[in-house]
Amino acid sequence: MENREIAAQFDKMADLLEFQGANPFRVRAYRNGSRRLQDLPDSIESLVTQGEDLTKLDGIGKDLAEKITQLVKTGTLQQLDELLEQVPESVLALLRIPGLGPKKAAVIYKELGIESLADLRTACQEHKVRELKGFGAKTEEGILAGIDLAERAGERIYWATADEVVQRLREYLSESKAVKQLEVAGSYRRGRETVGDLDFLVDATDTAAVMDHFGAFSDVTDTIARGDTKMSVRLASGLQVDLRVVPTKSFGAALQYFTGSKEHNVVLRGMAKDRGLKINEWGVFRVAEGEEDEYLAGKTEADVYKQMDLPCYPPELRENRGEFDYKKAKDIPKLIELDDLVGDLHMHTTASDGKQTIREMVAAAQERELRYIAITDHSKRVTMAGGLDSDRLRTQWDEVDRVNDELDDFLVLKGIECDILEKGGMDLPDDVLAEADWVIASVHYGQNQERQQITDRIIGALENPWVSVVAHPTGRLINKRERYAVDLEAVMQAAVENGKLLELNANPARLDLDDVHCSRAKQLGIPIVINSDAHSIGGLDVLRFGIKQARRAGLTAKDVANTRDWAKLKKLIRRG
DNA sequence: GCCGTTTTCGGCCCGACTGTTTTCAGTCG
Repeated sequence: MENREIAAQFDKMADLLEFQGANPFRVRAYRNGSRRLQDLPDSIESLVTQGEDLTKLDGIGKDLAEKITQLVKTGTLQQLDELLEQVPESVLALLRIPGLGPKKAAVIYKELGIESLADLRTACQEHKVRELKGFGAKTEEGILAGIDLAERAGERIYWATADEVVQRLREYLSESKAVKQLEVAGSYRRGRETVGDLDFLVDATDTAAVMDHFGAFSDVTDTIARGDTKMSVRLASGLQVDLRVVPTKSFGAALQYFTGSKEHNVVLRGMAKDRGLKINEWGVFRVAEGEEDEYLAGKTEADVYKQMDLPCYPPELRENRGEFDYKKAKDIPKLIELDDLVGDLHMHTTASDGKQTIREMVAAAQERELRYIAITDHSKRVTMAGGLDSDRLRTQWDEVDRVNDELDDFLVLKGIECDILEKGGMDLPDDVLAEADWVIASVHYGQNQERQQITDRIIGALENPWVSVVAHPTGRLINKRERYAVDLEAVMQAAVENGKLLELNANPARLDLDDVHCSRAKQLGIPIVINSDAHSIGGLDVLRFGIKQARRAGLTAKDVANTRDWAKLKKLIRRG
């Protein structure tokens, strides 16, 4: 059983317990446990099999350890089954309605016997909800409006999509003269692969002017809330955007606070408490009985952390995944930046399903100040994309030779994205692969195979003497397609044993490997290659999304292979 | 449910906003 499957069971436990009005800290313990498992690079199942003591994991105590073991061994969780007898799973859909939390949802379920969004809609239309204690006409209207949102699932959007909105809104807000400082906080700032909503933070004195301006943004369809310091709107796309207005002396504290993550902040504020301090969005304060809190810091984020004798962590690391072990600025790894990349080793041309020629891709890469690229069209198995057979591939490589002859200070590598066949083995013969500079092995077919079968296929590719790297090793498409059932730990071990690399595919829908697994690869010393997988000139611009993910994994330039010149990169790979 | 060189019990981050409340509970981030 995969870590994320066990995590999902814990999340469900948390939802159901919360619905029942259980101790909120007990609920949190399950959520923390879920998160711990999702962030864990090792397979929890193998830890159980090896008889490891799971309670050594932070946030996993005796009880959760037993539940994990039970899930691994039996595939089910007795306590969860019992809870589901008391509360039908379908009511959890009610919790997805904005403004409807566990308490109100429980009342609706108990008093009106409602178990689905459809039931709830009817009840609202019949004005039954407003009759309940603690409810009113406004609440009922809000719920009705929220049902549509809940049915649309409220899916998190790609970071890249959020970034487009951020750029436009940032520019728009900057037009207001009342705005002195402007930042975007939240999961966007931490560079998470998906973003649920946007948190804009403004330093201004004339709050009303900023809020009026914000509300007049052309994409705004609804104002959800507006108070003295906080305003929330919904855009036509359904995306919620929050705006906080704070004074200069609180800007850093608010930025720290709203950047999160929640888990990071819980730890930080716990530390403050131990010191008799309090951290909130207004600053760091000394708390004294019977006296007014004394403001200590808050102008910049660095000031806030300095009060705790901590360095100012890069936002990408603020997930409570070990960043607090870095006590000094010099302890923090120097995270990779876009400028560190000097090559891109995965892209397509008109020879298969790309939109541009080799020369056009070269020109575009040069504009982006890269020093080399690999042309890696599909192999013949990918018929729909016009994949190349041996003859066409060799013809393309002749073309690459001619292009290279025309170039100074730029190198085009002879590459191929060669399919790993369903039955195992590579789509092109070894003698052809041996002639390539760079061979990507990829799974495109048979993605639904059983764990053992697909794992064996990928390991087989890593054992091929001419393969350089495995691309998008899990095959997931964020919000669209689950990853293969592949045993990634086994794949990584095979990469180590065979001296191969793994890809971090920078396409915003892929970002594959993800941050947790990139971090694991780093632990194992497997160099990561950040590639665009571009199918057009514009496709080269996705590299920055890969960089975000790499930073979240704590990768430095050294951990990423294509920060090196080709001559040095080549030495990282065992071929032949 | 987790955690602990002050604790094995009693804590567990903190504040804004809304609606239905006459003083606060629920929700959200």
